[in-house]
Amino acid sequence: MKYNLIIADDHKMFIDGLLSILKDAPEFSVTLTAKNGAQVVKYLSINSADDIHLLITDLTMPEMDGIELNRIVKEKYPKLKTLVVSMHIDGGMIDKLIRNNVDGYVPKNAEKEELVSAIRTIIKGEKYFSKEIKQAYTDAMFEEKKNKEIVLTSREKEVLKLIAEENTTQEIADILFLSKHTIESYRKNLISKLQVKNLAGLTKHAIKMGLLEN
Amino acid sequence: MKYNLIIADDHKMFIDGLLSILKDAPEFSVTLTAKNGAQVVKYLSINSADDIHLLITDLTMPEMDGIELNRIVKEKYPKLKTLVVSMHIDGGMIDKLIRNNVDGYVPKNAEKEELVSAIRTIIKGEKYFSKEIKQAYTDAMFEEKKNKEIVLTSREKEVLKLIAEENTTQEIADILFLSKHTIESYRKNLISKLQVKNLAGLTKHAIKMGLLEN
DNA sequence: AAATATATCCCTGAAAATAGGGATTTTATT
DNA sequence: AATAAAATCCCTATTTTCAGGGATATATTT
Repeated sequence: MKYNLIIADDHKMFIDGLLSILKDAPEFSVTLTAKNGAQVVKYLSINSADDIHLLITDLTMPEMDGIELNRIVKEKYPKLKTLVVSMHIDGGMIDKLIRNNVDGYVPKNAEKEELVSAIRTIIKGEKYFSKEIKQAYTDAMFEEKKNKEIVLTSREKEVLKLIAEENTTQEIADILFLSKHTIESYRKNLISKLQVKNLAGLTKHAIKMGLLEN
Repeated sequence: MKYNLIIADDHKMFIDGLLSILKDAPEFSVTLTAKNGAQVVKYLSINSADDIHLLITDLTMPEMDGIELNRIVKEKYPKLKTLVVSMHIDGGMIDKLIRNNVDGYVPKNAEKEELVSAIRTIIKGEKYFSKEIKQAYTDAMFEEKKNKEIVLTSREKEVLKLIAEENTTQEIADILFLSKHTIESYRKNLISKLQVKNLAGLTKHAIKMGLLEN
């Protein structure tokens, strides 16, 4: 019995590496290598997804990243197993992946034996998460409880963005056609919600939340 | 004639990939694989560097990164060739590497043929830079001219860091045992040097310059 | 229907930041 | 020794931010 794999990673060299690692495990055959999620989705929409046993994907890719790819794949083809292999270990991302029913997650600095073992485990129908991943996940969950959950409304985010873009309260009021008192209130709320002391803290949060272009 | 290589990369899987790519090129033999620059430096200090023909290194590694590794290696063993293989293409980094006489730079998403060809070229004594790298480098040089060269003194950086850490002028004065007028002057100078409008702009620069922990 | 969240607006007073002028002393650099 | 750069300090006036109190209307959720 041969198992068919798809590999998605924008780093050719990594794919090459993976291919040669898999050469030593003859029960696996790589059906497709793709450099972003979109290519995989396209392939699966044309060909039969039932023939594929496992999708191995990176997280950071252009066009469509691993989070999105996993979400789409698991929605359209729930039986297809997915394994994330990434160098970025981020609790929040792990959480998103798990919510979307990912089957495994191995960091790129894992030994090749671990990778092959992860693939076998997942194809058997079990989940596989490296201990670094488990650690990062529980750490992140702890952090989250500690930081409660700071959720900003879309209006708040809009104002925060403009604040971080060096506009004064009056300027923001003019941009959004609101009273400057309103912006003052937002400012105040943001400072207390985000638990910062001043504009510098707000700016840092805006960056961390990816509100700014640059 | 066998050529001896050292590979430094903190991602095991990448090293594995590289090793299998190099299996097809029998004139190369990998003497050492290391997961950070410090291990390479240690090896070279104990063993004869003359036996090694090329060091292939990643840029982002714990303990000692590729920039620093290249600098040290080129200083101590000028004859030893160095090739950077990284997924981050950053004009500033390329500049630093070139200033320290790096012999080549190939992005991780290059084809394996290009990598092997780069290695051969460098061992012959020539330099090899991928076209993406050349592009990024010239782009960065253009940017630099456009952005003049904003150089901050160490004191300015120190103050900027404290500003971005949400301290008020008076608080910074107390921390550094300076008059608040002094800090006011620094603030003013920083705003004009960095061409920003307020604290938000200063904070963003502090982050971009890597002045903050977080 | 009631409770909660969101978005909007208002006021005061104090603290801090910004813009505009300066100046002096110490430390490199030529 | 002269010049330049860096680090320090001072002053005034204006603008902006921050902290502290509010209020009201409209959605949304329970």
